[in-house]
Amino acid sequence: MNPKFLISVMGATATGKTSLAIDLARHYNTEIVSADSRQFYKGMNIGTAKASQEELALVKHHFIDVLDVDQEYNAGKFEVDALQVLDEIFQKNDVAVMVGGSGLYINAVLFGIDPFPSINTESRLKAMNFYKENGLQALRDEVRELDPVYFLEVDLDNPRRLMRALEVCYASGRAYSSFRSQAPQPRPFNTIKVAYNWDRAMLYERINQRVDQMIDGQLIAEVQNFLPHSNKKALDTIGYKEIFEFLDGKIKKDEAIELIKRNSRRYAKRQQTWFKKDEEIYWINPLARKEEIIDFMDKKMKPNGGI
RNA sequence: GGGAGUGUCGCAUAGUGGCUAUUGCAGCAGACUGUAAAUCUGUCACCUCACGGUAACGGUGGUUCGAGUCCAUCCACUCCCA
Repeated sequence: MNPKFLISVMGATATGKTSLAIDLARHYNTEIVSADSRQFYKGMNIGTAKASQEELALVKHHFIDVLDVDQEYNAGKFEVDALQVLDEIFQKNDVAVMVGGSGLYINAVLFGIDPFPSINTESRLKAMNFYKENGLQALRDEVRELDPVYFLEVDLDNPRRLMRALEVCYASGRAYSSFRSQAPQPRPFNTIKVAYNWDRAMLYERINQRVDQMIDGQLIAEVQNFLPHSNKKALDTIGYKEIFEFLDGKIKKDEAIELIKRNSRRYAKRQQTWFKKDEEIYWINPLARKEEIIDFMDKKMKPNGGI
């Protein structure tokens, strides 16, 4: 049996991932696994810069439009689901393409994420209410009490992390840290990671332009459809939350647009921080031709791995 | 020509004469194993890896033990009256 390769197209928002992934998938006559935590959702199209209907028709995409906005999902489920899909793709093809900018979700597929117990609503609410009623310091104390090990590692300023630990403790009756091994899981495929290395200023310019295009492309109408769901987690998303504010009359349209640009830039910055750490990523020139990139891939997939 | 006002780190802003000059934005750097487009942190005059040091509130003088803050004057800009 031939070795299997997963080409993972990563990088910040607006770097051109979608188009590159499609070209690669077409060339290898394979399918795409999307690792984008917002493109899972039906109807979130313009604001997430989802591939167009025409593009989606060119290549089979997985994990696009698979959830309604009131459905919850997480990186752990994604690991399981994505591995299964990859397994199916590798039954008929030696190459698969994954594309996305959600670092945690990508890592879940590539390295695995430790199995945690599922959290019942009660435990989640208990953790949330504990923070709401007692404040940050008490939240820290509670974590120190229930999981002294994690207390030493966790970001004590980040209520989200603290609440997460607590809900696991509450739901399982065990320390959150006892579930963490952080050991990379073996995968039945090789991974080639690539990302475009845009100059920061140029990337920001692309982001600004793309936001303007989204507005022209009826983003506001799209967001309007979700008004009844504005409190859902899926809609706590750049491009949506700002438009909700505008539709609520809290800010002007121009302000909303500027905020979307600003928040997208910040988001891109965070993504870059995340991906910068990954020393296995091949950073490719944004001006490189697709044929050159495919050449590069072919070499990497040869038995000697491009040596 | 007369009168009024403003001038604080890229932009915007705070600053009863008293010690380390606010805060926001932009920028930069970072954390992050189930909300991740989320959440959180640092930095942001100059020198230094750091401890720390040196400056600085348009310019210059002055009052004062002490001035971003008071006074004088000059410069720049804004507004009003001519």
